Amino acid sequence: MPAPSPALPLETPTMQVVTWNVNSVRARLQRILPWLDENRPDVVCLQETKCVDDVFPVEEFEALGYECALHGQKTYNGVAILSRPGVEDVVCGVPGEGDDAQARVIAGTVGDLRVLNLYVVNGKSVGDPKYDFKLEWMQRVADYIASDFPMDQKVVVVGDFNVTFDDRDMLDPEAWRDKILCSQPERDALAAMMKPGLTDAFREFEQDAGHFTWWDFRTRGFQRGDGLRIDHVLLSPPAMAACSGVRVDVEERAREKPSDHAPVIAEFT
DNA sequence: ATGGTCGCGGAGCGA
Repeated sequence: MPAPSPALPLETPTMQVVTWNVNSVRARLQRILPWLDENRPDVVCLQETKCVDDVFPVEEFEALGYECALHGQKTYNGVAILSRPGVEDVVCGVPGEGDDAQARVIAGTVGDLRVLNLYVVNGKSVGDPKYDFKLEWMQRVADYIASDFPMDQKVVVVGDFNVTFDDRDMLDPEAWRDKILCSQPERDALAAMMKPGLTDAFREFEQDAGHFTWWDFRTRGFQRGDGLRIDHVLLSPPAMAACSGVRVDVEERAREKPSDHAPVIAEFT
């Protein structure tokens, strides 16, 4: 009897979860579709889709095998979860908020992952009324996470948090000291969201400074290597245990007509 | 302290 051919290493089934602030899903469609075709992630959390659900390009994503859970809004905001094979138990917004609330939150279950996709308020500048709204908004989401996302399950909270963790998340810490996206109250609000037991997954794998997810168009930040790490993957203990890596696709940000944010990819075993 | 560039929508706002 011939020797059996050497066994190929068993492909460990993996699952990729992406968070990407696309800065208009319709303006970015010819960037997003090829990227999905190439990277084939299982779950894609989009922020700043900037359109109502009726005009979201659902057919284009379905053609790639994705099911779309949408929470859109005209002109500003808008979030979505694209998933293969599908997403269940979708919850739009923060339960209890008014119908006039900005569309910044959507949750859904894919496989054994409970996913919460956030587009956190920007806040404009420290002391601006929008800044106070940002801190209040983050506290409401912190309460939502504490009450509705059991940390003994695989909870994945992703999105554009519009908050850095520390000096490593920027090129020039002194330029950003106590500024918007970097102030201590914002970081305290981020910590409050994580308090039930979420971990900044990126930092479990990479401790060095200089890894960014957003670069300002206005100052041509990308060309100068000047960005911030404000898009995050926050994981409960069981999700963290299953996570094998987190990376930022900086190459996508370097292409033609990019979003100002790069996709962040988390891989799970 | 301000501006710079995008996207939306068709002027100025938000980021």
